[in-house]
Amino acid sequence: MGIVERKIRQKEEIRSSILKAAWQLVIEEGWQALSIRKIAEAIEYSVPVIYDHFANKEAILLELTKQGFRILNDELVKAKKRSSIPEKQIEAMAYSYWEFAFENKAYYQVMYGLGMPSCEIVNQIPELSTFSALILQPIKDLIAASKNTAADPFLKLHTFWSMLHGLISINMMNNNQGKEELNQMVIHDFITGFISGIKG
Amino acid sequence: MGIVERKIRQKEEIRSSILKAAWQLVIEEGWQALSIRKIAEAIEYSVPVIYDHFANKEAILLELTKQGFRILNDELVKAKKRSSIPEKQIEAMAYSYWEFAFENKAYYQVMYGLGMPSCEIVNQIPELSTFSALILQPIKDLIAASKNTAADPFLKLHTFWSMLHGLISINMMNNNQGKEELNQMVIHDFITGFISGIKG
DNA sequence: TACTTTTGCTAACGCTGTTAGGTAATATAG
DNA sequence: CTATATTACCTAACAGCGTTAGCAAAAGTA
Repeated sequence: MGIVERKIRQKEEIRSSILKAAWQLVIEEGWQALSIRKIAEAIEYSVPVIYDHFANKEAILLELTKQGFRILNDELVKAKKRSSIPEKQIEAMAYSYWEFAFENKAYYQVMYGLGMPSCEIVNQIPELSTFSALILQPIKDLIAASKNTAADPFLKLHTFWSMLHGLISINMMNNNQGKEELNQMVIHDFITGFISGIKG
Repeated sequence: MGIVERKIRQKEEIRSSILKAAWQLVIEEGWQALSIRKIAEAIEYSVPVIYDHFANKEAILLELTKQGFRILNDELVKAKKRSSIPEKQIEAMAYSYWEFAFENKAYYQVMYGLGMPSCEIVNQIPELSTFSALILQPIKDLIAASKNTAADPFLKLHTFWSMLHGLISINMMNNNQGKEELNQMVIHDFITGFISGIKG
């Protein structure tokens, strides 16, 4: 009697249709706009059915996040295979990671919870340019005194700020508890690397 | 007749009390839990009053974001003043930025929209450790072949991932349009810096 | 055929951002 | 000092959200 098998199969089908619909909505309107009711309408079931398959909305997002990491992982594996030289592998994986992020923006944003109130909020903050200038000057000075005086200070500023932000946000995600000495090393590693990168 | 002045002053007072209450709530419960109704209750006014001072909820968050950047800016200015040597300035500002982020977590999270569904979501993703191992191996290889064989591969992995994430998220925030060549330079800059940082 | 389990629904609870419309207090003009 | 205009403020609602209780119908089992 394949009845239970069929039932399991049907349940599985609903589950995957929920994920599919959710993903469609995320792509179309961003994960901010994702709602249980919209998913229910898309799969042509009533709302409570969704709760037979997922504990809550977060569980759905979590599943999409996992999907994203699996895809990313596959990409990285592919990239790594292209060479057996460690530095080439690292390089290829970095590019691959980068490409994944921009070719699968929706995934990356779900994975890291990016894109809050509105991403363009940044452009409404004049204070931002103020402190850009603040960091820009010493970078220019450093470039002027370096071996490569043709280096682009704006690029360096952008890199500086971005990397620092990355270090902080990953640390905040992991809710770093009692890892003070690790943090000290991380940021020290970053600063010395950045400065020596300019000096050439 | 200082009547209009008094009225302006009173309006200003309500406005700042809104921001104050909002900030209090953000600190206590995180910006996810911030709601117009809670603010209204806190300032002991009805809900629509808030809309006399701010166009919408986002405008309130934006104001808090601006506050955050102003405070951060002041910190950076202070840090910069401690030296006149460019690299010392950059170093001091990096540390200052880092400290600001962790001493003012709430601000930093509002500023960059951090902390989505739940920050601990990351710990529920086994896929994460899979691809950690993926990147870890070539890093270990590279360290083994470098001048500093005592370097911590986990630290390097952490740094690698964090920086890359920072570059990507800042780029996504700025909604990078037609800046392909800039992106190419940014990531190239990062990779070469990272690898040469390990090689020593 | 009678009973049990599964399946799916309606309707509600308590939130959310936002706004329409009305009332009461205040300020201005005659 | 009264009448008018303005401002300040509130109640109540709309439309949406995540989540769940409780019930009806269908499907499977005996």
